[in-house]
Amino acid sequence: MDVTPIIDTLNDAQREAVTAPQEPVLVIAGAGSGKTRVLVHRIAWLVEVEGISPHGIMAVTFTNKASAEMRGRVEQLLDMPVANLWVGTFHGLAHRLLRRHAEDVGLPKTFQIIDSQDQKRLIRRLIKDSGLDESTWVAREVQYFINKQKDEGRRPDHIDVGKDHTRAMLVRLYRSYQENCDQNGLVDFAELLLRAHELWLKRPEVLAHYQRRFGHILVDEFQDTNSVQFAWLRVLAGDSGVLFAVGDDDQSIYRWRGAKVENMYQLKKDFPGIREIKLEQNYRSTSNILNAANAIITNNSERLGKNLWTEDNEGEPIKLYNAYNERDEAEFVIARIQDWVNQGNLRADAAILYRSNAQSRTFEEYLFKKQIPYRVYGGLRFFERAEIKDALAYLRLLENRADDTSFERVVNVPTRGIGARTVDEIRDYARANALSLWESAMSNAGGQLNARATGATHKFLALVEELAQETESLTLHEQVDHVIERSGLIPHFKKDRSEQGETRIENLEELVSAAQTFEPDEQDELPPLAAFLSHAALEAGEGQADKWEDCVQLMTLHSAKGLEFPLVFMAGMEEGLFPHKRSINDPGGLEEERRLCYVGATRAMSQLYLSHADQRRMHGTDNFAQASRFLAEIPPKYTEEVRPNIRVQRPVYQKNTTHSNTYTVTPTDGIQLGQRVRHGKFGEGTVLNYEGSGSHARVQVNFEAEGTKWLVMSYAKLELM
DNA sequence: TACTATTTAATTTTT
DNA sequence: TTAAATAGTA
Repeated sequence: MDVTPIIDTLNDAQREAVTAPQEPVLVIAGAGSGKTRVLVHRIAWLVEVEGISPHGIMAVTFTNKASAEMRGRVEQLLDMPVANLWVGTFHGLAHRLLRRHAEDVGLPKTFQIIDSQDQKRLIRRLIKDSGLDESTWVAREVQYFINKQKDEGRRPDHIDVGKDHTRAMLVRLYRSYQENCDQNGLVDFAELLLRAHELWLKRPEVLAHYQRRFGHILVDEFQDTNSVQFAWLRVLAGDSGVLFAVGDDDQSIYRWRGAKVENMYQLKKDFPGIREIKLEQNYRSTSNILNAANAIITNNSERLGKNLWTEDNEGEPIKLYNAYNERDEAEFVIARIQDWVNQGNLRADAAILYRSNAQSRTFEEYLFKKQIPYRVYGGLRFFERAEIKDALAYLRLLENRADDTSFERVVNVPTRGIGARTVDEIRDYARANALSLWESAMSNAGGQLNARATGATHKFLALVEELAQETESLTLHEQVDHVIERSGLIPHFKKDRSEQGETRIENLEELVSAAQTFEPDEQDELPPLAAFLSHAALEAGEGQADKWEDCVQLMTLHSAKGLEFPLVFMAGMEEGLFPHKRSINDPGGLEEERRLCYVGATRAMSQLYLSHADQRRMHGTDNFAQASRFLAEIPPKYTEEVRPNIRVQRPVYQKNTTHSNTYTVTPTDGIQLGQRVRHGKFGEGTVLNYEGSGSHARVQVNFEAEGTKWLVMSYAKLELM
């Protein structure tokens, strides 16, 4: 047998991991060290050399994209399709298990998945129904609480609230939320994992079956696993399963979503003999970039410890740009991209990364102005759009009349005279008699509805029943097509002649073609419509379709994880924004921000730009900020200040050693950007900018009464306030 | 009941 | 600035 293609292209550490004996392995894989490659080649090695059937291998990832890529690359390397290999996301695999064993964990066969939007709506409903004050009990926060409990594997009964009344109420809400979901046959994302774990605990024979089957379990991005995911893997692996975990503790950026880096340490405790392999050679970035990233991450205390190195040359220094405001920053970045493109490079090779989505707007504005095609990742995704969710809600009602969430969503969409009053009546009656909204509506809320409401409600009920009959023998895409037309959604949006209305129609039509091209996973063994609905919930799709065009890439630092670009801009490197103000006071949160910075920097292959603005417009008002502390953590030998419009000779970022937590950009005269000052003639104002130092320094001040003026320090006699 | 005006609050978001 | 949720009006 020729194993050359499997191991020939690997370095020593990679080869050690790929060819390791069939025992637990933990691969600590730095950024750009070829971790996906190792996973793919490991699978190929197991199949080709060790003679393991793909049937006995499970590979788990976090994103649909990652699992699609893994399957594709394995099949390419093995040069054959491997349909019986289980590759998927945690949620996808849990879903498959639950479909097969629904009754074992007390779920109806027809259970449906709700996304976090639906979850929030449901929780808001419950808060209202409990008569609680919605400003004290914020749906988003209650949702966060519930998911956190679920991520930790806790049911309401497991939570000890002691004398904490707030907590007791949260648990009560959790309980009623769960009862509601159970009654409606709804499963949220966290619930998928929790039930899959309970399946192992409740059904030893089922567990034994899968333990026998999966002798090898490979896990990608292990640092991002949460408690339930870890427990689920741990139980499945048991004593006989061989776990092959790949992760990087320095790239753990989802702690706030329940991810536990500690799982990497725990793994070493649970499998004392585990083989630990570090991949430390980076194949992506120049040494300047890599050294800078290493220097940043060294400031974190909680690390497994590794040091990435590269054979690549120094490359260009990292460019630092101190912008005046966010518009200046955008202008600068876009000018650099124009240079890049003029040099014959691809736009798609340039990425603008930022901490929060709101930052994309300014960049979009300038890109649009310069007619440069761009693509923003994130934001609303296809299956999350309102009109799509409306259509899906109708389809879900066809599957399950007891789906209250869907019922509420479309009962009056398009408007058909069923107002808030009527829905309230239906809901109250349903709650009092433990009925679904559908059943309650059937009985006219126990006869409490007036004639007009009864008529309107029955029209709706009849409509859904008719849709069910009419679509019974149709193919999936015909069903979808029929439902969006006959439900009144299409006519409803056709009335809206605006651009938005047109997009909505287009999206609904796109839904039909999505149904047409949808290929159900045979292993899921579901009827087409149910499979399509699950697919829609588990894989929300992309935000924008035009992938093929050569576009500048805009995305948050979080969504850049796992990607690489020759040219990278990290914008908004400012205290309060990055690190974000909500993380700054929590040491754990700050370290996570730093890891995020590390992730961002290591996306860059040949050129990295870091920019920050003195002044930034946020939520409609101007704010001043200092340069991010992360900039000061990069040794100056790797960086270079850029000033295309030479204004000032300004000091480079310095770490203030006397007060270890203070970082300054302005050493002169006690003048800080944003400083309030008083002038004899002009009155009070704020310092916007300055140049030079000492008595020659000039400052720009925005006076309340007189507007902005440039003043020479030694003449102006400014009084600090 | 349906539409419009006002108020409120705003990290990150693999599934 | 902006989106979304609520309050107010036809």
